[in-house]
Amino acid sequence: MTDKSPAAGKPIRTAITSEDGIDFAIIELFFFAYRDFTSDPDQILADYGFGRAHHRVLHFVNRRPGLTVAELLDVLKITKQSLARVLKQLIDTDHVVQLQGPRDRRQRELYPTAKGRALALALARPQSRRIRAALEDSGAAERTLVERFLEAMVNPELRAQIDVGSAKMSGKSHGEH
Amino acid sequence: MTDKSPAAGKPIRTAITSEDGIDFAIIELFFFAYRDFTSDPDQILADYGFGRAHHRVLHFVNRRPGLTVAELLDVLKITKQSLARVLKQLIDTDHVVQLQGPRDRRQRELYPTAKGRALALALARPQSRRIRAALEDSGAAERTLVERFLEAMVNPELRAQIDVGSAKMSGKSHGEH
DNA sequence: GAGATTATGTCAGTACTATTGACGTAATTT
DNA sequence: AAATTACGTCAATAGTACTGACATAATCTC
Repeated sequence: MTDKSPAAGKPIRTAITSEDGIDFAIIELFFFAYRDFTSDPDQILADYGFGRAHHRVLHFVNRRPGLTVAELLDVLKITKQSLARVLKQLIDTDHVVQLQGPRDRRQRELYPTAKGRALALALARPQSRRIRAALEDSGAAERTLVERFLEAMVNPELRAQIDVGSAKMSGKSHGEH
Repeated sequence: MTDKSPAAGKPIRTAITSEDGIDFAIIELFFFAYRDFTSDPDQILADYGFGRAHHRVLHFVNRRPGLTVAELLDVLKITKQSLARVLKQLIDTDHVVQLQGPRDRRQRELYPTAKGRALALALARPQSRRIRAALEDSGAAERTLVERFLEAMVNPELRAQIDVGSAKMSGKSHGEH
């Protein structure tokens, strides 16, 4: 078991380096940072029997109250079937409510309840604390730089989803009624 | 179905804001950035019938040739059982080989083969390209700042895992220490 | 050398998140 | 009337993860 199989390749004993122009340092840091970034809310979610999927839904329903199921699918980049169970659980536990769309009654607009808003905040709190701590070491200018870097990491054609920056989710309000 | 259940809470129609001191902007950017960051290699992995777990194993075996199974488990923060299938597949497909540990013959040192090295590079290439593009917009100083920010996002007690790699990595990035 | 510990491997069962495909219903559009 | 859209649901499957239990071989300890 330990030894190589008949036609196995020879072991390479030297570590991969940046020689090929690959930025392994940041690739790896990104992995570690995200791993720990998500571990905070994971702890809380476990108490509710929820997972990361619930968190994402809850987050966006709070960020964009009134978004439709289709819009949510588009933001999360998952399928309807994947969303179904998660959304149903959030509705059953009274974290999210559905309202019939005003102009198109086929649509279901999703809104957080007070309970859902509170949970979203509780989940975001440790993440925000971690971010603040990470930014604190450096100057205030870094905040803007980090924001810009992260935004530049997103596929250009998908940046529209991020109404970010102003923290005012104005772009999505369905005009006047 | 559309209407609220008997005792359902009222919908909150206002978007959650940073009023509570929560940094939703970066929280959300981090989610989007990581989603797209991992989507590049996912495409390639699909051709091999591999998933993200294979990528992570392959990455660290290439970064730290000769690490043991236990060390790998510690870095990935997963269980032995989760690693088993993934590692076996990588060995069966001749991307990774195991060698008996020289000082402790119970240990299995993991090394990439030429094939495994090539795949690791192929997977890292689009990610590195994305990072370079994201950094290019700004000054050269940003690279260090982004590195520092991401490192600060990692749990302090786990930062030792990173330094191993980045020490070998950077020709000049960690000037001050 | 006997016994405990360690490193690894494996089996069984389960959970969560995700997928594709198919079908149904109600509402809107053409 | 027919097609399309928005949503819901069912069935089947996959990938990744978990806990717990058990086996084996090697090393360490007494």
